[in-house]
Amino acid sequence: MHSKNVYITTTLPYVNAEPHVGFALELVQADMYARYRTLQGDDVFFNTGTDEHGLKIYRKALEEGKDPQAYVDEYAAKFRALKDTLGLYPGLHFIRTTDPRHTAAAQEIWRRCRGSGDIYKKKYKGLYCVGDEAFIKESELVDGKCPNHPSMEPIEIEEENYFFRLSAYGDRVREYLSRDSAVIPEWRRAEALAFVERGLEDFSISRVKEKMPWGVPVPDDDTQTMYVWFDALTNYISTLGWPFDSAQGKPGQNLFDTFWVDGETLQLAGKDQVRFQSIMWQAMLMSAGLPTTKRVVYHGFVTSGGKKMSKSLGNVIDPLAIVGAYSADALRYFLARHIHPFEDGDFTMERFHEAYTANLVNGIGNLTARIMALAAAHLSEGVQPEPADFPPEYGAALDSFEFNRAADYVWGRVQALDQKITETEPFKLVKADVEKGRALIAELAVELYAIGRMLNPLMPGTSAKIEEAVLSNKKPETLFPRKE
RNA sequence: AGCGGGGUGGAGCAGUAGUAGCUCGCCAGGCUCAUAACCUGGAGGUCGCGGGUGCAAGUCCCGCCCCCGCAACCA
Repeated sequence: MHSKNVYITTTLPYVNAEPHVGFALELVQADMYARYRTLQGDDVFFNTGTDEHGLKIYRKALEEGKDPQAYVDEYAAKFRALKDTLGLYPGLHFIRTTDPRHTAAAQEIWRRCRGSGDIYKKKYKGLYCVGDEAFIKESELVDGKCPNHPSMEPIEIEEENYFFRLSAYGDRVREYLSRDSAVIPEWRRAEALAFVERGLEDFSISRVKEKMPWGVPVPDDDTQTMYVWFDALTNYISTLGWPFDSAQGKPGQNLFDTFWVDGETLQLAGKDQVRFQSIMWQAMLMSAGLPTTKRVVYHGFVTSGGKKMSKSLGNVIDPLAIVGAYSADALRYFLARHIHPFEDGDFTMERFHEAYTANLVNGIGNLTARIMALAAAHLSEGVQPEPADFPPEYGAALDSFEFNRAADYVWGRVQALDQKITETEPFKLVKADVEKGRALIAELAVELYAIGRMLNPLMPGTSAKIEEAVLSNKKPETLFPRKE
């Protein structure tokens, strides 16, 4: 097996709210895949970070009487903490859109798009709501007023902004979207193509600095700030040190060439991101003369009680609270197996608790305890399992991002092993015939080890505990304590 | 209106055309190594409704019914 370079990134969450379980899903999916590829011997660059510019953040910071930079620093720290909270890949890279190397990269991609003739200045006339300090579309009006500020009269305003010539990229984007695996799952490809067929319109990529100072300055025009989308999308390559030679890579290694140009590139995003990730960002890359993303995987949304989570409904699931009350691996398990990888999935505490008890406490937790109790009592030393490849069925599920199927496979093995213990009765055999009993128990330990290894991408903490228990021949602390 | 998703045993879900499966609950039995756990068997389904294509349809095609999301916080 020859190793490949694999680039994986999530989208960057906008830092105007606490970490959301939906983002936890995206991070965990990306992390499982990153760990899987690492185990396969591939070289993985795994990126996430925070999107920190824009009017919403600027206004919110001012409302709270904070300096915008201090405000985003606070949030960035919270999101960075997810690395430990969720048990993420140790080599995870974290980019902030306020990092100097990022803002420099955003300016450079701007220059390149401009060099290709795809950026131009245009007067934009529209209805503007002073309350929101934003343009509103005709279709958004309620009784001719802004839905957020019904007491204010929208005013017609003219503003000059820069635009990106997306309209010139229809054919090339269509060709891109037709490539194998450009959009995963397959059925979202049609959705992306439908956007293109409807006709791509140029989009505004800057704001007047006076009104929106919290952003990346537009090169060679100090009256304008980049619109947050244009800036944020660049993070996927600024994190690699583009366009500068990487200071963070191995000596002599250019991370951008290694992972973006020569690597397998993979982005994860929510289902509402198709236009941004598979169309706008790809067109920006084309304009800048850079390779497009090989695959973009879109997950569904996490609902709660069948409804979209909202503070007013009070059905918001806080990933930090779950991890605190249960564990990171318990959350990862639920997200992997009980939330569909591509479609909307429902997350309620009842479902979560049920799955925790049935499959973690009574399942893998109990299985580990029963085998390791036997092993510790009857074997003189830990077994040393031969390294083995993942079963094809398991690998195939992960290759296609079907984490639920991968987990189903592992739990099928858990059940089969419980069954085997009942049928072969090692606890009796070891009394009747010590040698045969020991051989059987060793066999069970080897199988437990194989399960532990398969859990590595999904539940790294649990995986390590099981492997350690088998190798050292010790019954571990209770893996999943019973709750309630 | 339009767009997207969904309707599978009591509940929640998976299902990539070829004997309808998983978790929970229920009933009966087994085991005692293990976290009052584990194993076996059983009851319980006209896979929303009606057509169509196929040797074969939960799965593909057409029509219809019902539910959810598409203002904001929010992925």
